[in-house]
Amino acid sequence: MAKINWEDPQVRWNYRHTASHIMAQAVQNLWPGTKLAIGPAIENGFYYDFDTEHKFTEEDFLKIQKEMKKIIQANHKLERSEMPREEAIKFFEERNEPYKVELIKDLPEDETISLYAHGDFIDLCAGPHMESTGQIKAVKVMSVAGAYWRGDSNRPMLQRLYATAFPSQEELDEYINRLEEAKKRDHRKLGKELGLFTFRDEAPGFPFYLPKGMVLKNKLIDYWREIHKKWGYVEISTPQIMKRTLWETSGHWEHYKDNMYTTLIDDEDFAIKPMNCPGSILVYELEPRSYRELPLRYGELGLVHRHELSGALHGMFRVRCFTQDDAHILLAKEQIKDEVVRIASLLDEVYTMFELPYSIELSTMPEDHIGTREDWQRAEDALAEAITSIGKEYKVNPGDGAFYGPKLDFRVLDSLGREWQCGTIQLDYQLPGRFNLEYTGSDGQKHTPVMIHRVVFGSIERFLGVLTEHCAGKFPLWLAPVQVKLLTVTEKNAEYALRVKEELEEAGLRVELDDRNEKIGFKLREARNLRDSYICIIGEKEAENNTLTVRSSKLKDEIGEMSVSEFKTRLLEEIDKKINDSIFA
RNA sequence: GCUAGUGUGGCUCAAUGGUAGAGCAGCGGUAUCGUAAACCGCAGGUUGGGGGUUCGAUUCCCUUCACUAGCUCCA
Repeated sequence: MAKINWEDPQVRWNYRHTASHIMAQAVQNLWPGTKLAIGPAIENGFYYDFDTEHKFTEEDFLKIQKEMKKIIQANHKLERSEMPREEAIKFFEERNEPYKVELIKDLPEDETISLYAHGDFIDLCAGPHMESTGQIKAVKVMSVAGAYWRGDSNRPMLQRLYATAFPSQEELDEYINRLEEAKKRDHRKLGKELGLFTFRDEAPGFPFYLPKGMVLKNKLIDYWREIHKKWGYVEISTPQIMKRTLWETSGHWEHYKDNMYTTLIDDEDFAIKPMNCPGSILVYELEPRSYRELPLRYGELGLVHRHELSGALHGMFRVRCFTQDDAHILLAKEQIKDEVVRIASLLDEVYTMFELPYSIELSTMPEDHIGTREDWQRAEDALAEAITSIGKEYKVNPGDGAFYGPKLDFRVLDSLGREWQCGTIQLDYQLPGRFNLEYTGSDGQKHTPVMIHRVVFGSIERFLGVLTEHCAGKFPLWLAPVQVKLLTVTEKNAEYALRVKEELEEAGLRVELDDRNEKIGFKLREARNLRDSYICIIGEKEAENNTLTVRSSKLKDEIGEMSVSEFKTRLLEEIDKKINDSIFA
């Protein structure tokens, strides 16, 4: 038996796919009559969807693992076979596997129907697989959750068992360990521990920013303003609540009503804005526009409210009210390509600065769309070209665009490897038309502009959540709520410490002084747990030499003793350059 | 919203069908101390809310709220 090459993604995929077949068999052995749905390999593991009366609990996991071990030890060969379509349907009907029958019926007529068998287990499967079940070494059932058959919320909900498999117990243990470590940087946990943001039962899905979180938010916004000025945007702010009639014109009332909070003012229907676009449009509409003004870039830090389903809420990643770092750009069709390149460059500049790895997805024309195929094609090409021009790659999501235009999504990972959409660039051919927007071209004729909706952070909330996990609470100095924490060794040093604090604060640094009557080890531990950027020890020696003994939460070792003025200069440089690591590294 | 699970003082956790216990944090003292938790004492909870079963519920049941994982949907 050839040694497996675990580094090869295809091998990992086959390995876990085979493990998923083994799990399916184990479950059917333990709970006969269980119907099988699908069981693919996924990032870091695999799952299988089951339909059974039995409700899986965590106690079942060990039982299933034991049963899987038996199948592994039997070292069955995996054997591929093919079946004509009708025969395959009959075969699975006889075995009482309605989900498999449905899958086969949905396969194209000319598709080869293949099955994989090991021992007395057989499953509809395109493969490929490992050679034998004995090659699977370490398996672990991780969790159980509901999942709709074929991802359709109108269809029955099945039970999905998530599991993983590794070539050795050590690698499995290491993976479990990594998960534990990742959980420690969960932004919900850190948000509370570091005093950044939190939630209360009284307001599900509506975040509270605590004083330190407010520093983060404000600094992020300062940066946003700076960079948008540089890229030619103007900033506006539009009302929180506007008349229902406006939302009817924009189409939101029809398409988005269930997510909108509404209110009554003087017996008239109003809605709290779930999106900022209509506000921008009303600003554009204020006066006749000329081609000379285009592209007109309206930036808006818009606070929006959306009624998200309760089960969808997820810390700062998914909330019911959030600030979008929005912009609506009105421009002529001919300008689309250049403008999209510009936006993609802006996005890349920001993500690169934060060292956030991201992936890009291009969502194309859905079946239900408005506008001509030619317009769509041109728009999709413009988006694709923009990405290529900044040297990035993208994945296509066919038919996944909004009904009014195609879009590019910028996706970032959280600490557990879940993807969250942050930035997005959406082309919109519809809204300007609905509002009869126009501009006068160089030809003296009236034209309808195109609108681009785009966000860079996505939302301040989601971005801060992602950032918190990305840097495990050790924020870049320019964002850090506490840039310097001063710790006195004894009460005798308090006076000097206070002078240092004032000097650093005068330079604009965010400084906290801990002169409590506690041991230095105690105060240091606390400061480190709070991820305060630079922690300075102040004792006799320092007071005498007019120095500080410096450590950084980003570096393991002590940085050493230095003069207050040098420390100050270095920190100001680190802030100015917006670097992510310590300047002393 | 759906499926499953969880809910005990600010935090982390314990306990039991007989009306809750610890550590940390807090407060009051003592120690003035050099790099990840000094010591002593005090105070703090109608066990998420409501209802039911029971002589008795935090424990069992129902319901509701919130959270967690996933599905669906999305910034």
